[in-house]
Amino acid sequence: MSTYATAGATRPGRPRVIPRAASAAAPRDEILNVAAELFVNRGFAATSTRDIAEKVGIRQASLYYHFAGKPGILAELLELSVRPSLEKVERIEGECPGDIPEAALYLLALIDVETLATVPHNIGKLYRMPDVRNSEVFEEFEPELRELTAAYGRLGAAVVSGPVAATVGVDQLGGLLVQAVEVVIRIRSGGEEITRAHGQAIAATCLRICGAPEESIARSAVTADDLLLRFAEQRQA
Amino acid sequence: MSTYATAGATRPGRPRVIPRAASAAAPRDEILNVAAELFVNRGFAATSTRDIAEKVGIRQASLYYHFAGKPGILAELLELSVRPSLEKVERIEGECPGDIPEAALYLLALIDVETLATVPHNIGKLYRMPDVRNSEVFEEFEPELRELTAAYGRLGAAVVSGPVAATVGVDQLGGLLVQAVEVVIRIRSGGEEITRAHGQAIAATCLRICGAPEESIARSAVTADDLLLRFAEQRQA
DNA sequence: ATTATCTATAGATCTATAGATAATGC
DNA sequence: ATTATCTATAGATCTATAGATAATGC
Repeated sequence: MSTYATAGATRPGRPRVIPRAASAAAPRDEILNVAAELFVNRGFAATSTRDIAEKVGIRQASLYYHFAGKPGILAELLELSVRPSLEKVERIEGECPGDIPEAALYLLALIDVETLATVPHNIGKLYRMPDVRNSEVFEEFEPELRELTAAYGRLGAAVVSGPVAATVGVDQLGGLLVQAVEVVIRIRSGGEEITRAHGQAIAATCLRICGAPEESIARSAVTADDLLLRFAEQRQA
Repeated sequence: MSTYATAGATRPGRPRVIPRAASAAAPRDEILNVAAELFVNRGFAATSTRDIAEKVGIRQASLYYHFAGKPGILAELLELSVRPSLEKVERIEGECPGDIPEAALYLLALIDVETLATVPHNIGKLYRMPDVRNSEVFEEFEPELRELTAAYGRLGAAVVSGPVAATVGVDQLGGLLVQAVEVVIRIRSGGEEITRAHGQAIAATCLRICGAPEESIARSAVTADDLLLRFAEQRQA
């Protein structure tokens, strides 16, 4: 979204009837940003292309130069909200030593909480909305969502203790863990700021759901912190 | 909804173009039932009056004989989803001896879970949907929702232990407890059946949120079960 | 007479396309 | 020439009202 987008400056094209601020982001990003806010706060179906255009400060028809209508915008927003989580889960599964699944799960939860906490306008809410789930573009993302849940399930299954394994199936487990992590979405929409403490509490909850004993949770918290540093370094490199 | 509504039989009025089943509920209830399902599963804004009418088996215009359009239907559904909880919280606050707030809170959670579990089509979801929250009729229900949260806050505050009181304000507490209880909505929409065990787990969670010690939770569970029986008896009388 | 439906339709959106226009950049 | 906007508008909904009609019930 507000990545270092080709900023305001003067650019080709007919000027807007309401002049754009010199500080404005690239038009595409302006639209995505406004649409994200409206979709989340008013609902997808309840937001018209006119609403979006008005708030951006352009004419309704001008949207279609940048996007294939509301569905096109939604598709991009959904992508923005799943992709980062998916990339991280792949890295964690690939690079974490298999002998410490607790720490891997803890780390994943920690990172995912952070992603959901920083994604613009709490767009993690989108795939909970029924009008979004019924939209055509959603179908494309369902596999990605399933893959995310499946990854949580795999990591969780490696942690799970006897009594838990007896009660909760592997399929269910992924869902439970994702749910636990998505509490951040709720907390955010309550207006609360997400802190490191939130992340740790949620990550710990994930381990408890798998039936991990408390000592193991404490250990994983430390290990995950180490791993987190390594991850951050690799990012910069 | 499907209360023992004046059933099918023959009734005055021009016949429907698609004849109604002899077993059908009263027309008002047929409409409420269909609308509840569509609002919850497709979204409020995404459902048109035509969609509702079609599924009921009447013409779009005929809806207006029974309701003041979509907002009118929504108003009634919101009422149906808050009213029962509100009535119960009043009774519990009025009749529970003030010296056992733990049991009272436990009982409230237990009863509320049951209400949310049995309300038709999981309509507890409605007031989480942004298009519903922005509708005009929602404003009327916001006070009722606040009252419900406030009641949870009062009961919770009577339970709360020192360390929790230091961290979480009374205002927040109500919200936290309501959130905890509303997990049933999520569980239901995951397709899972709600059991007594769910209710007990959630009620216990509420006490833990208040910082109640485990012995007190176990005791409250027993006491609440007694109270529950008394409540059920009074209902029948 | 009353009730519950119907048919028909006006008026208000809302989406999406066609074609014009005003900038920049070469 | 390319880009990003504009204006204008057709066609598709969608809501809500007016007035007709086909039952039952007295």
